[in-house]
Amino acid sequence: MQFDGAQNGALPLMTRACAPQSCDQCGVRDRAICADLSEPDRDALSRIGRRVTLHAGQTVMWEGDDSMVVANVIEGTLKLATSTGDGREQIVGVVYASDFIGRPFGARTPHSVTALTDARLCLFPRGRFDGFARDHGDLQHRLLQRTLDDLDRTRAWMLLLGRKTAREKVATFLLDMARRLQADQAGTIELPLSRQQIADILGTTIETVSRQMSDFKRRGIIALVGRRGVRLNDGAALEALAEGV
Amino acid sequence: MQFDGAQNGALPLMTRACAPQSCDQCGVRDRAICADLSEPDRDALSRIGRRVTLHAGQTVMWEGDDSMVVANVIEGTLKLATSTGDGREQIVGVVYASDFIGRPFGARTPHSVTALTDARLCLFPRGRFDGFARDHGDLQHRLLQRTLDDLDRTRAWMLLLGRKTAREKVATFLLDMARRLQADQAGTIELPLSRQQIADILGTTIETVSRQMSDFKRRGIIALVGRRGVRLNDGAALEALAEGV
DNA sequence: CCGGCGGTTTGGCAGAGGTCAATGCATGGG
DNA sequence: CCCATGCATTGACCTCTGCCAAACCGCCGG
Repeated sequence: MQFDGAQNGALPLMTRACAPQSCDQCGVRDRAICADLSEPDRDALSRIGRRVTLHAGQTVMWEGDDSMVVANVIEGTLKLATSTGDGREQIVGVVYASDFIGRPFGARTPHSVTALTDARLCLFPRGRFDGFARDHGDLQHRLLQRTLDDLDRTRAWMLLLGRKTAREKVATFLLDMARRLQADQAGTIELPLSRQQIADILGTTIETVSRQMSDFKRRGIIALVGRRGVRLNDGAALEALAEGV
Repeated sequence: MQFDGAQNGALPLMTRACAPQSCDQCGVRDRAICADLSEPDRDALSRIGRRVTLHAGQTVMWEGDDSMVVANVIEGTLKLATSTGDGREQIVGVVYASDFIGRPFGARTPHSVTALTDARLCLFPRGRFDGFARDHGDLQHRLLQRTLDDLDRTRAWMLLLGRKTAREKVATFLLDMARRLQADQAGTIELPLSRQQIADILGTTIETVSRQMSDFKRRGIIALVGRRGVRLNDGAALEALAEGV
């Protein structure tokens, strides 16, 4: 229901395929995997891909689908998720601007990819991207680096899912978001996730997330502003809670 | 305590550095990442590394250590694990013959690596391995493939950790092991893991694992033979339980 | 062959957290 | 500007599973 946009999710590929823009004014050109390609190589890669805009809630790829496309995230936040047969969902990753999404060199997309905010992608047909990557060792190296980092992060998250208490989970989550997101002048961060999605990341329920946050608020460790705003008043206390006091 | 061997674990590098053997009789030569190197390239890589034997319980790398070595697993089974500050452990991966371990292209080892059975490794100093990999696109490609597969598997496991019940976890685990391990003529598999380690994989406790297995046994779905043997009598029933009935 | 050790199983119990349900309250559309 | 919708919060309850403790029993060494 919060993913109504997914109804017509098959369409994002056509949503808005802009005329191939040059990479010159691309906001992630020096952080994405294409960052250290030579000028002509980057142009070549650019011609393979196209820019696409997504609205919050739209799904770009579904779990188990043939892997048809891969992409760089130019702007926005997206979630990677898998589900059990009976609909329980686990978010297995959250990606931000300059991250890479999709499954290169493989037949199947192992998880769905859904926009949490409006987003812009630089989308490549997988086959052509694979071919390009094979011919460009530096691109492949960059991709390897990124995949190794993802794997490290994912494994660290397994410790949270398997061994941490609800309190530790929520505290860890808040610290993680604070690290990634830029706080405004009042020190408030705007979570790109609903309570349900936070629960889906932490392997718990919406009520438990809410209760823990209310508890932190009661203790003065955080302040909740509006539905998605959070201000961390006492980072050290949160760190302590994240480690199990 | 089950990892007594880890006490002198700093030594495995010296444990038994055999004279550089040729790769000719290597049992994993056509499955490891070096599989599709040319003859001279493989020889060159071989000269960088050395064969090392490990005893069950010995730890090769510790979480947070400088990443000094990487290795191919020639024989045996090892676990990758992380822990919280207060000692709760989560196993984040189990590796088998032909798998690759260690953290190339990165300064820190993100998790410990410990032998579950006696094992043999083909060990490389990380710096020299990194250099070699950079110069050999096919090796790097193979490593990328493997890392992408690992990431897919790891993310699938997150669903288990975050969203599955104890029953589903144990059933899933047994099916997973049955898929990987070769059953003997009686249809029995020998788990390379203690109950504690199984619990550390599933994010639960030894008692819960034991109770679930006893329950499966009572229902005739599996048979327990000795301490680590399991025979799957009714795979379909297990599949059903793994999916939440 | 026997005894002891260490892993495993089983039991009892308590509590963290899931489930169901009702209320509260941002937020956006009219 | 105000109301309606849907997310978030809070409460009550109950169950799953963690924790503590005791009994059990493979397996190895003597």
